[in-house]
Amino acid sequence: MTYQPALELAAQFKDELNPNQWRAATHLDGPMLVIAGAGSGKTKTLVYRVAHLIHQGIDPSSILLLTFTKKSAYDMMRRASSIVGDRSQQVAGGTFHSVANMLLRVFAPTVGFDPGFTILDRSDADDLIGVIRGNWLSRLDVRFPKKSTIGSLISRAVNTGKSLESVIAEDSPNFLEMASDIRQIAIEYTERKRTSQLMDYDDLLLFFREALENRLVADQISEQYRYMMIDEYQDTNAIQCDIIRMMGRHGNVMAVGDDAQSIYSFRGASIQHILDFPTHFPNTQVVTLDQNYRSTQPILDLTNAVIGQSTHSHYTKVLFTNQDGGARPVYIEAMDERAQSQYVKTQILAFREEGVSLNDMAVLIRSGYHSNDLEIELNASGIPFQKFGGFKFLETAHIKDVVAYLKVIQNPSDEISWSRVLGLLDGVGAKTISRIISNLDRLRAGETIGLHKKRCWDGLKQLLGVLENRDLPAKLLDRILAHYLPLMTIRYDDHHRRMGDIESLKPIVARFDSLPLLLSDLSLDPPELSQGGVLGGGSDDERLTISTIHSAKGLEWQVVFLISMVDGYLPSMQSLGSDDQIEEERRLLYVALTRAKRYLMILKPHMESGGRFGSGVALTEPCRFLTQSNLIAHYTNQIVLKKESRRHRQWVVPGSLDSPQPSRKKYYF
DNA sequence: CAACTAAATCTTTTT
DNA sequence: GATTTAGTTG
Repeated sequence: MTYQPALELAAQFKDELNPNQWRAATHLDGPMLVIAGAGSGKTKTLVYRVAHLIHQGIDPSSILLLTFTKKSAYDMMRRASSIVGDRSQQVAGGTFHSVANMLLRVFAPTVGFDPGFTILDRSDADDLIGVIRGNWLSRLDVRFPKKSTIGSLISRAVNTGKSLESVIAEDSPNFLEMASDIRQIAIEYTERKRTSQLMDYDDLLLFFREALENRLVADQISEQYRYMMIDEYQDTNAIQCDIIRMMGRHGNVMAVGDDAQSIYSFRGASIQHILDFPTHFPNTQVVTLDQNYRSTQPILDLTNAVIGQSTHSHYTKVLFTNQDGGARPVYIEAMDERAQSQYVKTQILAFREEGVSLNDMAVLIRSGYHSNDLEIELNASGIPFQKFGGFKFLETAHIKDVVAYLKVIQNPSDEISWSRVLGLLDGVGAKTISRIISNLDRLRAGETIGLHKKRCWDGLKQLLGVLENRDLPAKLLDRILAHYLPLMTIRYDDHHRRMGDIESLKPIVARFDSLPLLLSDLSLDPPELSQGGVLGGGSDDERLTISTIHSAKGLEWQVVFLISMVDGYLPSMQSLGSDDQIEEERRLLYVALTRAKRYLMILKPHMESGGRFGSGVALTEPCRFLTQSNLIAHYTNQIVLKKESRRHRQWVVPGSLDSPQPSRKKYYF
């Protein structure tokens, strides 16, 4: 990549950016807040700013880019390097968690941790809580919240800065009488993490903030990162906000966000932080980006109307576009989930025949399981898809098993991984596990601690041999698999399918030559589990995307299907408690709708009482944010699917595709 | 003490 | 449907 002369580059900037984008991209020193509506070229602006800073002679390694996902950090860096060359590779970037991790690997001793600490993902954390909870439960005979519930209560308390008691009161008042027991579990959880050198996701932020309270640490870090940019600022929580303020005392902080897209309050995020930014950083300049480059006007009309009804929007902006024409969004009522899936499948095939790649289509859902029915349908029709959100590759039992061996090698005091690994041996249960863990040193020294005549003895000796070694991750994995694969074959009936996952883990592990790096990368940026049938014949990399709305944030597709838009799914049942939560669900709908570039289809199935909800409540009403002020009638074309139309396969095709469709029998079986 | 079976309960979103 | 608890067997 060749560098362009400064003048030429500036001219190119001015050509490709609108005046407000230009103002933000060429901003140099001092705090700036960019309020960027959906699809307003926010990423492009950030990329150009990076390029501009580097061009002004700023050392790339003094630029820190905090983004919401690692993927978007890479994305921006890649785009910046096409403008300004390889120097942009030196820009530091990542999520709050990954940056905290990176710096804690250096500064952990400041907060009393070993730099080789292990990161607990959510289910590891729950396992640890489960152990502690088990100890408590024997002394209790009341119904007690399960480990994952306790885990989220603790996490919520940490992230919102509220007391555990008040979180319980808001979240699950039915457990209020057990509050002091839960508190005791939380305290023990914190202690156990420290003695075992474990940090959960929250700890990464918490201890990073604590480290920054040390003047010497803060000085070095803010001196290193002279220019900071934070994307998705509306989703920062109080801890992250503190971190920004401590790291950014030089004031060269640019925050980018959209209060209308704040959807992470369950993680302690509050739009108050973006509203307070000008207070935290005096003399902040505010720039608003409100020209939309993504969607057609009919789609924007609907999204503007949806967010316009929000009572909580502060930086009000009505998005507009210069693009003409476009199809209105389509609202489809289906008899049931089955009919919904059928319709989506048929439409996908129709679009594909029109030349739209599966890569340009997405199905968005509020919760992971909302696509269960559709996934079955897609599998049956051989339409390949990739699902984001829901459970992850790393969370499947067999992958967690393998990673646990690696974690034990990295951090021998990680008791959770020890118990996972030991529990895999035949004849080893809870009692034996705790006996082994408390006598590890003696065992390693060659003592038998009275276990030599148990049936697990041989396996245990073999295990210890495997874990002795320090080697390249790839070699370690080979050794581990030699020990683990026989155990896996016995344990899981479907070990053939699981074997495939193990195989796909190998190349990932081979990319790393350092075990600590491998492990923190796996926890902070877990590879997504892709699934779905393979389209017959020359299968390219073409895949439909199914994604939760949360995971779809920041992305866009030509065609978007928003399914299961019944009141109770969105807004979700659990959110109906408070006005604030309901407003967040409205913003969630807004985020979903603004992902669509050209075609937007909203589906509402009729959910009969046969649904998963125990009380037998039928969910029949459309999403309340769409019925309010009759938005459906005003901004969409409506289709009601009748049984007959399904039988005869006479589909009504929206937009430019409304010519009669030929039957597509070849795809049905 | 480990492993299995049966009944009971609650079901969002993510780093 | 998964997770959890109690009760049973080997």
